[in-house]
Amino acid sequence: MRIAPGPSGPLHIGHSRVAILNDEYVKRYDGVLINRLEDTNPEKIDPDAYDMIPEDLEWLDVKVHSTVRQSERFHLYYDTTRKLIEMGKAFVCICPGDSLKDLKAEMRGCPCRELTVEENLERFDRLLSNHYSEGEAVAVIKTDIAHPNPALRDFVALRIVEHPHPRTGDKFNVYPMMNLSVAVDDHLMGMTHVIRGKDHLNNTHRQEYIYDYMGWERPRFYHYGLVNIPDTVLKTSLIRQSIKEGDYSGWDDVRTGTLRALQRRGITPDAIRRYWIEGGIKSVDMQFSWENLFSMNRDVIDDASNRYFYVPSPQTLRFHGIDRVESHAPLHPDHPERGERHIIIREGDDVLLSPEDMALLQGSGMVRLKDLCNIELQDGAHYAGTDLSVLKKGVKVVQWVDQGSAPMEILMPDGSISSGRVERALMAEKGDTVQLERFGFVRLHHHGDKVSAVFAHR
RNA sequence: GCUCCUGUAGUGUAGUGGCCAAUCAUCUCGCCCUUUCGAGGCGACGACCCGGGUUCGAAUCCCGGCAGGAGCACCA
Repeated sequence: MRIAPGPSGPLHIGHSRVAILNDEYVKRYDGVLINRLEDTNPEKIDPDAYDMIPEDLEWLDVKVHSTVRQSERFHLYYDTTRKLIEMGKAFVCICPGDSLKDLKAEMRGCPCRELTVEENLERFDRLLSNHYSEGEAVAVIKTDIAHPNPALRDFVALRIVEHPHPRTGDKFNVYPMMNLSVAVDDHLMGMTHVIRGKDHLNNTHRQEYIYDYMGWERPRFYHYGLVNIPDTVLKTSLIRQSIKEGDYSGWDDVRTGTLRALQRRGITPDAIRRYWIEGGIKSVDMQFSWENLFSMNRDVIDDASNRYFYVPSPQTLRFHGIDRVESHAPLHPDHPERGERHIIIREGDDVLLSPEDMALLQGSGMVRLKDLCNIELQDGAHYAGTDLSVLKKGVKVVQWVDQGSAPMEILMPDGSISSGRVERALMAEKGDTVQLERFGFVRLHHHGDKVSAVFAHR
């Protein structure tokens, strides 16, 4: 099986579907997966993508057995085209511009279509020897010019592009169209099964003409339904533009749907895999749900994510009413063996609350500082015992930090920053993701002795 | 316009003629547990696009509507 990305940029969540589905079948049936970089349009190649795509696949835990670049296989596409011309199944068209298109709509072939094999072979040789320039000549595969489906009437196989290729420079100027190169490669690489999106349905039919002309055995084709991914910037060209303008920080900007962005946010490959496997390969169009993906991710990371308190936009209260009080909170409520966070608050220390929780305290007069004690609003925070039964009477539990807490900035999915303070203990956290209680799961990023975070989901 | 694909709860899925007054997950809402609005437990809400036909029996097969999507490129 294979995945066949065009190297125009890094992979995004949409690309991950075809990668995971193919990978999953290969793993289940002990097959072979080829990553075939379809770099046959020099105008749409980002040289960096040659490295980014394999990196993205590796992160996704997609096992690629070998990687090939179509730009190294042009001779194969030329050979097959020559054979098709010899069989009278292809021709070289030198009609101007749109006439081929117009004639197709009228179910009529262009004059070149009726040329003899010898004349076409002559033209083909001229095509390959720089006789024509861009737009002057194309090699066309004959199908049925009167096919009821206009999408299947004669299609272009080779065309001239005068644009340097990042890998082959100006060595070639005759480039294959995907239907030619895909059919040739899928056959030569021994594809038994092809899974791809429904948008390729007509391409499959076009490629089947080549299979049948050449007497090749067709692979089994499967076309999954299209997916609509809402509220997400996926288009590579738009992202590139925004990066260039300095609006996005890079390919991993959290406002985009690239795999790099999801990785940065702490969305796991496991969750992405589960999501696409649940969707399956049936050809019904689907609506992508971030909610469902986040739910799966929560399921994956919850157990490993230790708990900490985070207080956004902290407001200070002076604590008094008792000499000292200690808090003992587990790093993870389901895993007491991991240890606990331990803080001592003394008379005169500061405790910090979020504006919302401060309002709660002002409104009700009392809150529970989680894992510490109750406080009343009375010239600051006045110790009010440790009796938990007040919770039954409606006293709310809130997160808090002490004066020894560390400043923290959290990058939110909309690109904004939530700044506040976290427990000092988080600075020693070794895990990748943590749950800031009542705030959400975040991925930690360590730089030196500083820590920042990127919001994943609630 | 032409051609093709597809229609199960808000979302995603199971279901291939009787075990379906339809599965599971998510979302939303209750309750229990919990010093988190997390996790766990219990419960509620909520769907077979419509109309014909075949059949003793249809979500499942057939036909016709309707709806959504894709393609009709010298992009992939």
